[in-house]
Amino acid sequence: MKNRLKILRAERNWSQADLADRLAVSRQTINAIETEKYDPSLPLAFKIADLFALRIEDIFMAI
Amino acid sequence: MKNRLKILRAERNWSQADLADRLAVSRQTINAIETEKYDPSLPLAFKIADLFALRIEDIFMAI
DNA sequence: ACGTAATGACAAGTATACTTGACATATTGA
DNA sequence: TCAATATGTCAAGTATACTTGTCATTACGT
Repeated sequence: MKNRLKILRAERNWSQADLADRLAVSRQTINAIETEKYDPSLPLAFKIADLFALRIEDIFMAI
Repeated sequence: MKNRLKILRAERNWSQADLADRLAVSRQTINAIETEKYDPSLPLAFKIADLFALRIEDIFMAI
């Protein structure tokens, strides 16, 4: 599962820690998702989509 | 996290086992998601959305 | 009424998604 | 150049998402 987190973050000049704070998760969680160690849970994917005002499918893609 | 799985399944006259087969997960997993014991993983949510040709947000909703 | 299919649920095990804490390296800015 | 910030990663613990197996209850068809 690929994702555009790093790009979306860069567009806003947010650090991984900034994003983590806004999502109320740890910085390591953001790093792990960006570096594709694992996928977020569905609830976290919803929070991410909500924060960026995008659809889940516009941020995460199978493959 | 609520979901419309039961309705989508009923529209197609599929049993929980039918749906489980199509998604390659166990029947208990479908039952647990429908009865809100837990949410699917993001990859499984994508498979579900794909199977029903809907967006994740049209099947699962926060709250 | 009977047998079968469907659903709900529990237990115990494994895999994955998270946590905090720590540390090394890379990047940035004054 | 130096210090601060950002990123990547590891370890160990907890929570959640899955598995198989099993059983009780409900609904359905004849």
